[in-house]
Amino acid sequence: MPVTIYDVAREAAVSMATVSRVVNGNPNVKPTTRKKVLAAIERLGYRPNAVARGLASKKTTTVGVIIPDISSAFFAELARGIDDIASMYKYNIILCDSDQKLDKEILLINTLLEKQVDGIVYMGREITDEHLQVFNTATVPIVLAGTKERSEELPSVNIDQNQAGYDATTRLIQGGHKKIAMVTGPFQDPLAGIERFEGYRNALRDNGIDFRQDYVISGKLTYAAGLEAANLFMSLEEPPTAIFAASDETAVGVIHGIQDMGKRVPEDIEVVGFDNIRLAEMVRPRLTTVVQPMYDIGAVAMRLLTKYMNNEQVDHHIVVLPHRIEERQSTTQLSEE
Amino acid sequence: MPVTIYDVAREAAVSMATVSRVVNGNPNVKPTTRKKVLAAIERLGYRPNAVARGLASKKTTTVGVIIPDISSAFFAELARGIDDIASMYKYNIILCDSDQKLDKEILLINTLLEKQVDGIVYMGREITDEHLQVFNTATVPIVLAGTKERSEELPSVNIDQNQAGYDATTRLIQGGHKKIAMVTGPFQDPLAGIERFEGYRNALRDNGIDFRQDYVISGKLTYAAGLEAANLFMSLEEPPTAIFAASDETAVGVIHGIQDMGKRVPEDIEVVGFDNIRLAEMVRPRLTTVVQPMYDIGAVAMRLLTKYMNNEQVDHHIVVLPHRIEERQSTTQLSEE
DNA sequence: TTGAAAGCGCTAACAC
DNA sequence: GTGTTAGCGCTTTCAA
Repeated sequence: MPVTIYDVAREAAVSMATVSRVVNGNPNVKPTTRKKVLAAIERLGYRPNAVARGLASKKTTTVGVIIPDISSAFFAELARGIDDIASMYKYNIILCDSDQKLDKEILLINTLLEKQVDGIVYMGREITDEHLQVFNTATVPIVLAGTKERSEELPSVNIDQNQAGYDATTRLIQGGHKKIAMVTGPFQDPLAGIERFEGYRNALRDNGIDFRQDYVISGKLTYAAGLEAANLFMSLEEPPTAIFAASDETAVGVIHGIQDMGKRVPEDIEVVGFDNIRLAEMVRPRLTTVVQPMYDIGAVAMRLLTKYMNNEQVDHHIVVLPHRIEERQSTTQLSEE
Repeated sequence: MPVTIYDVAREAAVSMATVSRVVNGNPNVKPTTRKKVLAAIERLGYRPNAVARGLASKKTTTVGVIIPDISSAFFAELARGIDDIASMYKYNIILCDSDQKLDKEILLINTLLEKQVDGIVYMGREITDEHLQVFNTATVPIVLAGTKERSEELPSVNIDQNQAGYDATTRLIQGGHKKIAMVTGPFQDPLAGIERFEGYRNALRDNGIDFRQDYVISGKLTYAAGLEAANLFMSLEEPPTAIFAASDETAVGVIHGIQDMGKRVPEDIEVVGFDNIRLAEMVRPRLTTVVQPMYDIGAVAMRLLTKYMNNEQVDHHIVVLPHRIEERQSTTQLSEE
């Protein structure tokens, strides 16, 4: 039923090979022939079959993307960066939500590999041995974006989470605070759960501030968790005067929790968030936060993948992008500068 | 290099056809044979090539999804619904950001068709004749999600945008307001720009309230636009006492704009938003808004598409999902009930 | 500059 | 139950 390359060949009175050359922009075609073929394509409404092409050429110009949750502001922004660069390099993306479930992740990787994607961008919590095992069966490159991998064998793009946690905490210490609490991710989460938390603890230690267990709450980094954390902290005998939340959504929850109790941010309590999703500007006071270049993490990861797919030289397979702190109104301005 | 079905056949001492049967769960295989084949597959680490299968079977178990912007909370939620149902039916998704650009949309549709997707879910502003033309060249089903199409020929899933705008406005009128302003989308946008606005105007008319041009601002529905709109409205000689914003993000901007001027929501001015993205609960006061079942729109669209792909009977190709108003604190409670 | 022909890895009759 | 075989629509040598 549909028009094939053979139909075009017949219509243009040339061979399939010539049609193929024209379609693929091969310069070794006489202009008149090219014109003839193009006309036939137009006349017949020919649309090349990419599946057949993929089988013959062993390239699909499609990459797989595994993402924990596309409806999260953070990952959606990463995805946007990935997609933009992919589109720039003429790749399409097979997007797979993994829900952070290990078995679903493994299944998805296998499915993507079966579909003969030319490469994979993986986003997730952590790379386990099981992941590594499946990745090893792949003959195509894989790049991690915003994902922890201890062995540092796989190419990856990230920020220095530990340092970022350290910096956020230090910022609060510079503001004169000694009673600094933190809302961190689940301790199973190597990035938002552990690394940022360790940065926090190191900053306290380096500034001679005792670590207090009751100043730390670990759990899902939701808005509700921030609300609740604020309540808990404020009901302490000696409530903190500053709170560092490991996600913006949680930080906004913290701010609202504080405000709901009649306290003020930053006058009574200062708050610092993490990520710099757009929400950070949609709260009063606007949120001071650690800027993670989300779009860039995605974009750079995809760019890196294109290099691998084209067998280009790659200098550093581990890319650490810079982070910084965006000063807004949930902290008071530092006086000394 | 990679293991093919032929290698497995040889290893298991059966024919390719038998291997194919085992892989595809065809029951016409003796259990002992099946075991033998499975063992060979395991031993060789065979992974079926979905591209070859697609070429032979003319099915790719992949659907294309065109989306204006995956980093928008609204569309990300739709995408999530689409992906969940797709995954449930064992389909993968090729996700394409269109940026609402007509030529990119057309290009993407063609690319998806070349890649032999089994169907397409399209999200966008409006279906033009040019869209229709390309869609007509497709031999696979296409379903629109949250997208306006006048002819009502194409299957689609949406809410009644006009009625929703009407309801939101009516809610404000019931609150005793006569001076009701609206921030609406660009007038080129048939959904957020025109339909909701017409609902607003009809509600005013039906309640004997004169329409005032200076109570309407049309433009991009961003947070900043809301901020700005609030400023404009408040600087009017006779400022409105209620504002209906055609998106939650804009509504939150309106709220903050009002608060920044020292006025209070809802005491001085009431605000109603649209969509019910998660942001609506992350603002003080929490936002009263028109609930669009975003996830469901995506999920139902995908479900509908599976029916078409399986040649199942479809009763209504135009699905209109219910909307409702979620009462929160940016409006005062209605007294009469 | 062009054409012929051999696959790419699999499915789906059809025959046994 | 199982095997044989002819494609699916294209790319890619290799010759001409």
